[in-house]
Amino acid sequence: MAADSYHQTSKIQIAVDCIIFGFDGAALKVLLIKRGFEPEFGKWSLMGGFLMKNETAEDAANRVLHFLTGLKDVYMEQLHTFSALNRDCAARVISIAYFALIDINEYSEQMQRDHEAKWFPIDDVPGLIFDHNLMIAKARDLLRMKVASHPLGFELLPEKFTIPQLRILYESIYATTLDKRNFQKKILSLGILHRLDEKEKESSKKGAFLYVFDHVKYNRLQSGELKFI
Amino acid sequence: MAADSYHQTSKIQIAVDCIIFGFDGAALKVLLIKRGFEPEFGKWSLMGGFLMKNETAEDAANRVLHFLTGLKDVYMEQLHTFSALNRDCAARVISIAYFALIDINEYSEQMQRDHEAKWFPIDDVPGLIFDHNLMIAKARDLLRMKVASHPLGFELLPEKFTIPQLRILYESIYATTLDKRNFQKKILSLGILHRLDEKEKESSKKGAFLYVFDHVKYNRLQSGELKFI
DNA sequence: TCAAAAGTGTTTGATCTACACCCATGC
DNA sequence: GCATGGGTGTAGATCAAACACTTTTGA
Repeated sequence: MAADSYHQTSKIQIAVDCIIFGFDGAALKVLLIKRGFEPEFGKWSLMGGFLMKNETAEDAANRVLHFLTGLKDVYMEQLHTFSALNRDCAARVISIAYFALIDINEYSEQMQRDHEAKWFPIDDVPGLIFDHNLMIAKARDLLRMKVASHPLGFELLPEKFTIPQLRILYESIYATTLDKRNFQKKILSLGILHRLDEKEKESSKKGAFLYVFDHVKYNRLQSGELKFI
Repeated sequence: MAADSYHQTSKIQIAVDCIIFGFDGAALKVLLIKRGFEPEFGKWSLMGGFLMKNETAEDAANRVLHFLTGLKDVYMEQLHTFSALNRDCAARVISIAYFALIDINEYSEQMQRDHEAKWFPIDDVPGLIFDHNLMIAKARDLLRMKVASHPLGFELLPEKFTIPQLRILYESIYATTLDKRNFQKKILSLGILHRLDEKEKESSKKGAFLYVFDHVKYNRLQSGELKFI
């Protein structure tokens, strides 16, 4: 840092934007809102907000996420900081983008109405304001990279889930199909799932066993890196 | 974003910091400077600077890097944005950190003296100002992740390099040892190196063949992801 | 002639892929 | 009793890991 610039005010504003992913059992989705103020009133947008003087960017992202979803303690990770000169047409604003993974079932209809929010399939996102489409593309890439080796997929599912649900989630994230025998074998061989004595019977007559992610076993591994796919 | 805050001035300053990696043939190193102004005068630090109104963060990072090293067109990538409330003891400053890979031979002695800069082995970095040690740790993790599947290692070597040099580089980055037969087999099987009819004879009597990275062949692969290690 | 680093192949075990049938149940 | 999705095993191919000797040449 050059000493002479230390006390200058940058006059550049700082925002955070949240890419919120959810999974409805069939497709990976992102939560978007219809923007309620100028500029770009009425257009679809990511949820965001300005960084306040007394909060970190993580705090701000959590504040925004909580405001939109009512949820706390959500899995969230910094994605990238976007600083193109004209990315926001109204002012010079840089945006620190975060991506979050939530269980779509915990996001209420009420919240959806309150904020004019809507879930869009990741492959069918409309044209968004500013560089928000770019943010989503980047978030999807990072999500793909992370779920291949970290236990994040579970964040998008209910606490109890079935192996077929998990497989369809991975298929949605990677836009591919996976062999169900090989998938089940590999996932179970990681030794981080615990099978319950309950079955989920919504999607089939036979019913599929429910599993929970076993944090204790996962932490014992301490390699941090696994191969989910 | 909340409409009412759109026109407020954040009064938070924005800086960039550069984690500059180099490789001297034996160890992975980072370039640090002795800070020439308050606060924290005389302490070791990463090179940084404030973001100017009319430049992107990438521009600023390149400006800082060019100022310190005289180099342009350097491999550089955004690492993370650090926004802890008291990370800079003098003011509220958030820092967008970048990591850069340079060929250590292109960094002149003269530049080193001009800026009171010094290369430190990655495992022997002194206590730095603010959160700069954290930045370096995070940069090393990202470097490890990236070089496993992307052709970045070459950025740290001269244009012409030998396979043993490349292997020692990977050994330094991962703090491990690699079997030279397996390494050579794997690297050459990627099909992205071109062997020259020259040998490098500094480090052995027999001499080792020089190779260059073949961008054309690499781009033809278009998978983007390889397995270097 | 010897010291120092370069170069090279094979065997073994592990992992990945492809693939098809029976099971349990609600209708 | 039949349609629907759940659950399971094996064989072949590919990939990763371990491992030791010969070559070159400057000193």
